[in-house]
Amino acid sequence: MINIPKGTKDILPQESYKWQWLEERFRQTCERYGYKEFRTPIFEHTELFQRGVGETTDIVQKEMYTFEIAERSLTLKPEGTAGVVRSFIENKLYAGQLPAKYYYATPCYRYEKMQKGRQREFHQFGIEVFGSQSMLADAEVISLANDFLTGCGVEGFKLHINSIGCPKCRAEYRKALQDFIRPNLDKLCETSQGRFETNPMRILDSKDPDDQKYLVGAPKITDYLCDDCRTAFEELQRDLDALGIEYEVDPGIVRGLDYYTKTAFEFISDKLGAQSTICGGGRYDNLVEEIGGPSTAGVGFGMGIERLLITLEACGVEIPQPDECDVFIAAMGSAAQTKALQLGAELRRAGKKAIVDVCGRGLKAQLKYADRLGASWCMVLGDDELARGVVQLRDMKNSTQTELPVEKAFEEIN
RNA sequence: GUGGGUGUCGUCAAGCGGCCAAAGACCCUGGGUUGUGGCUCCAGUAUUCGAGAGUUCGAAUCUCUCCACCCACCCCA
Repeated sequence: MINIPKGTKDILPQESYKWQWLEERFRQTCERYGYKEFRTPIFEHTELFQRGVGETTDIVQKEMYTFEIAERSLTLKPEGTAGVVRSFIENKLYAGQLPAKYYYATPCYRYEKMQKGRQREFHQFGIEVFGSQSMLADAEVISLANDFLTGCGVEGFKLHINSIGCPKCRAEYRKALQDFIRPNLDKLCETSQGRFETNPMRILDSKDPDDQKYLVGAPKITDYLCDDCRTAFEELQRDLDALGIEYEVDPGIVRGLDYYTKTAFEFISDKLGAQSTICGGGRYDNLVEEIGGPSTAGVGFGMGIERLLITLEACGVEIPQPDECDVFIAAMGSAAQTKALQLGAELRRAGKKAIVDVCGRGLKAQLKYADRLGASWCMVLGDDELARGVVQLRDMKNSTQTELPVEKAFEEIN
């Protein structure tokens, strides 16, 4: 027996309707905001992620699905933004009308240890806005995520926002933070020590309780923002207030991806266990340039579809299951079976979901099957009906049955 | 990479050294008038208890090893 690879999940037919429902809602929400769908390959040159996501990140250092083929190193996308940015540059979309607004749904791959809400292959909805430096864009991106989550029926989620500054103020903050930590550096856990030089801000969200003791009173990024970044952050908060979106300023949000600047935000759900982030995003004003395009501002988010599904379930949201069958055609005898095939095709041409027995089972079994399918009507025909050009039309809800000529039966069903 | 938990039919689950060629429920399949569902009745469906080794007269039940899955750390969606 060959099993599914660890960290992946089949989306079975009995649950795929939930995915379709979410995808449809997400598409609708995005299109109402004027966003267009972007589709990029599932793999890219490894270098794109090294540059885009950042060499110091865990993702690049140990989680990528990288493979060599024809002497090129390729990597399955670990997140959605880099590919869109690459294509945006490659197709010179920056030369078109700005801001450019895109959305996507994509699988992502990260070699991680499995956990609730964490898989090696997972799926993200995401959006990106290119070409706006204004916080209005950030507010819109957050608002879109908020609308979508609320519209799906998600409850009890929280929005955390932070500003991690631009390279200018971040450098200053970084220095202040290192100065603060340095006296106790040897007391911190190994990973935190390792991050001291590469990414000291990540030390702040260390889960090690001992570490946290030494981090009390650590300088906050928000106190080190330059004028530009500070007013921007205030502006964002005003916009969110105006939109009636509740949020909490959380200086702890750092984001694991290197490319973020200024705004960083997370939508947190308390229903997910340890993996509480359902949606994470922010601004990345230097990413496009970093990857080789003209300096272009960007904001966006990524949202975990599996996590969203878990949350929805926990919120008791019932995703409507589409009807499987309008009419079931039960037939006995080979002549009637052939006729059933024809009737089925005709009904489908008229837009009905018509299902015909394809097992040649007994009548009882066919009706049982029809019942399970939730058919509202059942057409029964055997040699007798065939000879007379009629059909037994059974109303499955009321258990009533009448004999009608075929055309009359069709009218009745409509 | 590091902890903790679990592993009996398709699913949920009883059993915790002999009466277990493994209860029960659900699902599934077939049947109860040669042609009628949802209710009901009957029948069928694990030579086997994640795998292997050991202890024992005797193991699903005890021991060991391995494997798989889950949860948590880490990280993130």
